[in-house]
Amino acid sequence: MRMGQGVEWALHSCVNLTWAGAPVPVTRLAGLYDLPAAYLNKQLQALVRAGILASVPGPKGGFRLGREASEVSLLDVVVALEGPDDAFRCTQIIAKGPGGDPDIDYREHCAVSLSMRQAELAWRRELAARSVAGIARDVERHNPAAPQRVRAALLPDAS
Amino acid sequence: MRMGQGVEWALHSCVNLTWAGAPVPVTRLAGLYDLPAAYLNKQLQALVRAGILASVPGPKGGFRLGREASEVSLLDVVVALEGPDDAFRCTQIIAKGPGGDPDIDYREHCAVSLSMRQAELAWRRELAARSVAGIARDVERHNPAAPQRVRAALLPDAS
DNA sequence: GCAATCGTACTCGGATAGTTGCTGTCCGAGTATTTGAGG
DNA sequence: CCTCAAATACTCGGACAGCAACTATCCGAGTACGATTGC
Repeated sequence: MRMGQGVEWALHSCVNLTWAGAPVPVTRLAGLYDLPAAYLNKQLQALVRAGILASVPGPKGGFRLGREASEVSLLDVVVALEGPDDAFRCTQIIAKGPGGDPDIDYREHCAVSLSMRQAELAWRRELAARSVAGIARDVERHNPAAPQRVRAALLPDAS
Repeated sequence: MRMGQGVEWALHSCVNLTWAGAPVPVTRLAGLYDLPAAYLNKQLQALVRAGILASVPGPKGGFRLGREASEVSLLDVVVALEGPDDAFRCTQIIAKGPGGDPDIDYREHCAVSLSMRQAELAWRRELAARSVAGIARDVERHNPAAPQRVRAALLPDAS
């Protein structure tokens, strides 16, 4: 059960975009960490479709946050990239077992499914409680120079 | 981010083995839900390696629980089949960014990694709190006839 | 000098190959049972 | 009738293909800027 690599890239990019405050081309974002630019672009496209980011075409264009960083939770990013489905997929196999009723929705009645769902719910609750703005604050607290350093790397031609 | 199908099969099989109380061949276990027997066998092998199940070769053989059902948590089963690694893999990309130090272990200092790890920890905590015996109890409470029905299907030649 | 227009360079966006891991299947090693012969 | 041994049938165990998803890459559509030309 592995999560896509793009989630890590997207989260760091969102934090960096929070500090940038202006559209940044994907080439610049990828250059920060030596990432494949085209593939990072693919991930950010999914975030645009989810409304987390907004894209600006043409020169001086790039990606910027689509809404306030405090309104973007980690869960939003994960769902945008990994999809809304739970990791545990209940295929309702007990419907074919002894005493199984094909008309019952076992995703809501099977004890195994309920327990797995409850665990994932706890996971989602933790992710929903943390926002990109909160992550940025934590980094600033431990490393106050980070925002300025990132801005200098993302916007080298800023007067 | 999908969890392997084998987890669902393994959990139901563990509950059924709790009720059986005797070694059951994988053919019988798979027949309950019309599952591919050879593939289910592959999953149960992993549970044997983890000590969750024990295998008995030869006629009258099969799989049985390796320890008390109350001592088998859902987390044990998931870890045995999906591996011990976290779903979110921190590749420490910020070590290559501005202000990054290659000598620092960012899995323990990066704010993104810490938040993701905390969420997974909540997930693991929920899974560790529920045992196979607890699942079996829940099913019995809602459907008291289930254990007898399963025993009849798994041990048809019991005198 | 000013304005309109054409060209250019830069951006995102989706369509296209390569690789890893999950899914499914098969045959071989090992053991308890059973069956037969011999004492 | 009892004992022993060999054959047998049934089990798990690991090794072998098929497929879907993640990873990585490329080229085309669209836009803003800037230079150029005409007024």
